Amino acid sequence: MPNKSIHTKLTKNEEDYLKALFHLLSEAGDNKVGTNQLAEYMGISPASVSGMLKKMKTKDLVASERYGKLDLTEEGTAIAVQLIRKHRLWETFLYTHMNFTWDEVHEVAEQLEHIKSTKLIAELDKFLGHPKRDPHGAVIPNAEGEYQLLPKITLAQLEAGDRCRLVSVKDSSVAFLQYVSRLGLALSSEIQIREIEAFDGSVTISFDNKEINVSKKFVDNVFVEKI
Amino acid sequence: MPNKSIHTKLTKNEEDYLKALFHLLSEAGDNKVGTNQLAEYMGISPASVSGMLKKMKTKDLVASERYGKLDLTEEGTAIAVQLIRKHRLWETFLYTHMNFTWDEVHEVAEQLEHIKSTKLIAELDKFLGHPKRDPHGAVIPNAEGEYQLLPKITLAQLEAGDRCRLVSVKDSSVAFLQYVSRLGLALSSEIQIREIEAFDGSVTISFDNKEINVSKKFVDNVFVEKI
DNA sequence: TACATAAATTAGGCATGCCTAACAAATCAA
DNA sequence: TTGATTTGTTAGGCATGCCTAATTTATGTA
Repeated sequence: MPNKSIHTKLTKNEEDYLKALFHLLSEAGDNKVGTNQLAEYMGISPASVSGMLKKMKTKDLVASERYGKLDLTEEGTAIAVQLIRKHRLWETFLYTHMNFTWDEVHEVAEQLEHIKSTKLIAELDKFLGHPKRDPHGAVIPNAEGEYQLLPKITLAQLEAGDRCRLVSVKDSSVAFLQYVSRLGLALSSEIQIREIEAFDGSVTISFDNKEINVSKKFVDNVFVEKI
Repeated sequence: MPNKSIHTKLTKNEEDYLKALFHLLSEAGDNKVGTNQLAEYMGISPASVSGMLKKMKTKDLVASERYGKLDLTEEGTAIAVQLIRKHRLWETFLYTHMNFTWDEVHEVAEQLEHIKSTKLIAELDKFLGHPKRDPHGAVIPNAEGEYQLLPKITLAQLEAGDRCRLVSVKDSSVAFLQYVSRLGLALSSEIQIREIEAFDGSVTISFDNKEINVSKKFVDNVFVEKI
């Protein structure tokens, strides 16, 4: 008999570690993800991370050798993906049925994702019509943990004259999301690149008959698909 | 300026104490509610309760003198009522939109009630159409913490020949709720008292053209209104 | 190669909230 | 009124998960 899933036995904190580590690993590619990095991302001290990871290794959620690069086990990855599924389904619910705005959903979804009920998530998914994307455009993994990787093209990678559609954002901080909203941009917005400033990488874009200039940092954080 | 609400600063455990104490105080009337009783109800040791209550007294949530009867402060009561509101709104949501059954809602609502978001509760309430009763027939307090006390008449207080409607249940344990469902009873079921057995207090009731005999313990746990 | 720096771990503490065991206060009954 | 029983509190421990400080290992550079 295969291992009975231990999904329901994890603490909120253990779940947060899995999510954080999964996120860093996704972004890092083949680069090393280390204790300090994880600590910084979670806003806690490296020593705390060391201690917690030690415990999680004995639970077979995290894999790494002493002083080596961090990694998730298959089990750890699977749980992390389910947490992301839950998070994004809740975000969708808050956005589509609870009148939450783009930038409000994250904080509450962060709490809701820790609710333990397989049935609830299955029903929520059904209720929402099995959505494929959350309000930020991020792909929602299915119940089996399968999900499609987005081609990661940012606004920064386009050239003057290119046209594209906004599909998601890299940074989900409230400050960034509110800025995006204030500009008048939303998911599926059609954008055209007008001009790229060689000096500082800032870009002039146009959409909805407006034309504005945005920073290098901004265009690095917006994922698009060319049209 | 009145005290800024500390609702959002409480831990899950503190909230559970408030709920438990509120529940016992409601049932006790003027009788003393003590440490042992609270401990038993929460399934923990009296010593743990002593320790926790000590802390909660300093936070002005609980009032009582050393070795005296327990009570909630106004603040503590207000928070407890809001927790009950949240619990019952979530139960309603699970029942009406997530296909949960009568006996499944409690456990998950127990988790959901600890989610911190004033906006979410306001929106949920609106989404559900400002329901007055939860799936067990219990009254849902409004956002101001006001709620109507049910006249507490149980099946046991009726006499042979009386007719009534089921409005709620006292005990929300899964075992009891499943038993009620299995009998074919639900909220608003019309029941007539056929016969009361003097020997053991068991009662023969009829509803939906069925006639069954139920125990004293059963009729003590079912709230009804006469019709 | 050897030292300086950066990264990771261990050691020792603290807060929360649980436990058992020991003790103190209150209550009931003879 | 005093002794026995019940109820409540304190004392001392444990697990979780955080912290800072000290130490160990790894790495990069002269």
